[in-house]
Amino acid sequence: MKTKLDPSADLSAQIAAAIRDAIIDGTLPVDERLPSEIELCEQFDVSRSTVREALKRLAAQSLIRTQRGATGGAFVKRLNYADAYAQQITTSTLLLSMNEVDFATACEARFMLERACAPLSAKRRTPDHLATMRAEIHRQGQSGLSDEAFCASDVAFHRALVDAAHNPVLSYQLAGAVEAMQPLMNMITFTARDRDKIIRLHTDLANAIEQENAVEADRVLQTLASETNAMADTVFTARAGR
Amino acid sequence: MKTKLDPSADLSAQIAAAIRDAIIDGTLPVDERLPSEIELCEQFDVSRSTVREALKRLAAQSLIRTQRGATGGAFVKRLNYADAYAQQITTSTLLLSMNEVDFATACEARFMLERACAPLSAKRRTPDHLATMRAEIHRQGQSGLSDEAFCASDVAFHRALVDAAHNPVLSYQLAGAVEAMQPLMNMITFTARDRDKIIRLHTDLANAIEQENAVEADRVLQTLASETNAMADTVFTARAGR
DNA sequence: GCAAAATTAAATGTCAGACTTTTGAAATTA
DNA sequence: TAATTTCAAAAGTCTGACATTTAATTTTGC
Repeated sequence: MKTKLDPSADLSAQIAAAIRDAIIDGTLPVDERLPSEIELCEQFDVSRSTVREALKRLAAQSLIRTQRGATGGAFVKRLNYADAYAQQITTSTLLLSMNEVDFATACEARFMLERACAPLSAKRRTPDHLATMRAEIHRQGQSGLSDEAFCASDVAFHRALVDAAHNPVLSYQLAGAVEAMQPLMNMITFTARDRDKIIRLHTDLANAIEQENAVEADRVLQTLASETNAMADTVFTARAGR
Repeated sequence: MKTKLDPSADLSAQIAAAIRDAIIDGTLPVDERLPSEIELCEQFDVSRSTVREALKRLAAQSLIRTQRGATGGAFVKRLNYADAYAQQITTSTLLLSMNEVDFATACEARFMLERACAPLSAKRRTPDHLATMRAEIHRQGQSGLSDEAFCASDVAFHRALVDAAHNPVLSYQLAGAVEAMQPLMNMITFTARDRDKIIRLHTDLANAIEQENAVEADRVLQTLASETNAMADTVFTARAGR
């Protein structure tokens, strides 16, 4: 069965698109073996290089995995959360850094999403998630902590908050929003006073979650959002003034 | 400057990773031209096919674009929202369909995120977004509409709601959540009574947004969430019973 | 007959080289 | 000066070869 391609456009992209569509609509189920490279050459009437370029495109999107050897080939890959996270974070990070998304917009999106998560986290949090949150709060209070380390701990704290909702789809969606903010946050130098304020709010938040108090958690997150914006404002206007 | 690779692992993946890292950390800025394929061959000490496979991987992630001709080459691409949307939707769709995420989990994530958006939409909605929402509601009421078309209109309605928040980062994040639900929604056959109920709730929601009433919008979204779950439950238990 | 070892075959991974097409720039010409 | 032609650089494609990996098959040794 020969499949026709538009010879004037990128062949490997067309082949990749055809296979991708088949995967998305379920024609090619998980773990199904694709035809061998040689068979694909014949099916699309192109050379092996072109087929291979198409397969590499699919591999880059974690849609297939390949095995060498006698029974090897390209197989439809079950997309796992780890791969999906990684892709989301790359995309979100680049979207923010390349498009000059201003800090306020990114910050707003992030905290609105977290506020969506908080009621569920308050209801479903386990001792494990609370322990992680407390541990990160403790780390944030250590003296001599670099700004990068402080931001990284901040991300870990918020991820624990999100994961406490026990909804993997929510966790996946928010991973991008929270992690992608990190490079922007890293541009801020936090004063000791700023850190104290954040740590206090984190403590309030952890307490609210522990007490299953969704209303209080929402209030704290709102405060945290406006405080973060204020700190960023101070830093950025100071820099613009120089 | 020769860059060393691990010869035992996938060469094109390593080259792609090296270039991707340079793009993410800003070493290669937007619109910068990468070395030509031949130059990359020399830099990494591999053949042209291998370099090309690496470049196709990057192209699949919308990290580069290529131009033919005398002044052509591979250029770092500014990631735009459209490309980011498309990737997000593909990833989210596969994540849901391949991992047997149950309807309730996906539904919960989607409506929690929408509820996060609604207060902003109520505050910032323009006549344009309201018109789109009304138009989709009208379409949903037409007789003879297929289930697929009804679902597609549902997606369009909710996207208008999200876009009304005027936060492109939020829109991007939610595009995946809303669109990825569509295949799951398509598994449901809506009765005429179900459709009526949904249309009434959509109307309530549009009214609440028009009146800038965030509290009412949130109430309607909660109702819509539980109604959707109930409908899915009915359908799925009926099927399991057969 | 059975287990270990060698062989084979099928598949992906890599390389080298040729040719095609596109496209901007440079050289030429009217 | 403007239009045309030529040229060169770069990506796109094709062909054929060889390397490597891996599982199945066959052979060998006991």
